[in-house]
Amino acid sequence: MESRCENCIVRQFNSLRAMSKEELKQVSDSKTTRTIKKGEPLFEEGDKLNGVYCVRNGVSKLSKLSANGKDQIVKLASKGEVLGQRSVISQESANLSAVAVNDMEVCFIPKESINNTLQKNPNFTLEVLRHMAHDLKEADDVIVNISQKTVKQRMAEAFLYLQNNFGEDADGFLALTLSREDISNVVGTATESAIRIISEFKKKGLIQTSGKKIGIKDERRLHEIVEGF
Amino acid sequence: MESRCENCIVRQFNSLRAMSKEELKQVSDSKTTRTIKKGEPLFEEGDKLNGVYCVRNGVSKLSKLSANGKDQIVKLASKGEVLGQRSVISQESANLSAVAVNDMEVCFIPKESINNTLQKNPNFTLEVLRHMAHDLKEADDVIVNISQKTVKQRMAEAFLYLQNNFGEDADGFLALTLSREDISNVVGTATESAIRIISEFKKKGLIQTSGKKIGIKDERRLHEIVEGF
DNA sequence: TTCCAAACCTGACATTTGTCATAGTATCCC
DNA sequence: GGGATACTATGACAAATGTCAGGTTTGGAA
Repeated sequence: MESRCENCIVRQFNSLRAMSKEELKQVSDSKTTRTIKKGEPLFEEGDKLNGVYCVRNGVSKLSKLSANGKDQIVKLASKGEVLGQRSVISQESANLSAVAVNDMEVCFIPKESINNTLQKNPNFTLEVLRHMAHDLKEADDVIVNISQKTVKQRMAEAFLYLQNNFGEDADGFLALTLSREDISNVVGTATESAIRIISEFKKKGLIQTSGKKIGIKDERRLHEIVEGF
Repeated sequence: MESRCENCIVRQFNSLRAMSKEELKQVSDSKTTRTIKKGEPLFEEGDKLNGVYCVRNGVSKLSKLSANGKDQIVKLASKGEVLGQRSVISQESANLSAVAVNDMEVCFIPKESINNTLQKNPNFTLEVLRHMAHDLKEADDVIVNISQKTVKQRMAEAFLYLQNNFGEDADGFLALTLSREDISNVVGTATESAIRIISEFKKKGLIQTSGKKIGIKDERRLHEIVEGF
């Protein structure tokens, strides 16, 4: 696979596209590529990050451990997304853990390259700002959903979200397969509750399952459930 | 009150402090000052914003209406905070409504001044970025709290938050008085539940009330409740 | 002041959700 | 292939929370 940032298609999706040729060259020279196995962490809550991670392949869950020992997944990040930006910008230790949901390939970019460009290239900074503004909006939406919708509504929403953002495989199953526990951590509920609702949706013909895999059968009725019918 | 941004103390708290003298002069020349009465909106969800609002006095609640007709308050903004930034930056209509919790005095700054500076002054952009990174972290924390803590824990946390961020008056009551409904909308619960928990906390000697006003009597035990004891 | 609307409060009850216990099932490693 | 281990599933129950239905108090306008 191409290993120069200048030619990396992934870059099209993130703020790196606002970098100048020279800046990109510098990033490319200082970056390192890593593979992360399913279940392994990119970084953990509290870690000091010395750079950011640009996702080339695979999916990472960004989660935070709560006092009662349960993880809450705040975001699922895939190809093109840059992780750790927030911590590097505010010069704080990581607020979230990033764990690979499946095998990943990522590029590590040292923070110096980022900080340097942030101070010199307003277009880049603005681009990062736009991304962060988008993340913030999404986070606000999650807050409203999680506090105002029932678990059933949020489960339906989660399936539609996975369909929209990660697509389906040839057999009509969601391309991103999460464990029941991960699903419950996205939705913010007990694993047993998540499983029960999966069973219910299946019984009602809204979804199908095959092992861990889940397929959407009746998109319209799932939408109706989200809206509260 | 001083009406030139250059001399406005409020500016110390927000990203405007990274503006150059000339930029600040331009902002000051184009800004307008408005007073907003308690209960009136600064802007509403879906509005196109032609600029941002810099809070000089008073407090605004940023909230979003959910399908079931209840508001979720996502943030309380007071002196020095800039509202509407996110929408102006992403050039989208407002994602949240901003309503005055008490009488407010705000400065409206046209988006042209902001956008102009964003493109020319990397320090300013970086400063805005830092603020947004902070907001994003807070939002992530809210997500975790709201989904992993009980209503009782979140109520206790809300009181401590109000104490920390808005202080107390001479008689030891929280300086920011919210209606029971607003409290329930911050916490994300039914108004009746909020009221019930207020009664309970009062009975247990954790807080005191006088009309709408709430005073913290036993900070330590409130902290313990937040932690789950 | 007096009245009215809005805000506050409480009880009874239904519903939702979490917890615990237990059993079935897949998966991984040797 | 077999056993250990983790994941999935389901029932029974308890706890938390929301809803509805009424009261009481408060604050502001006439």
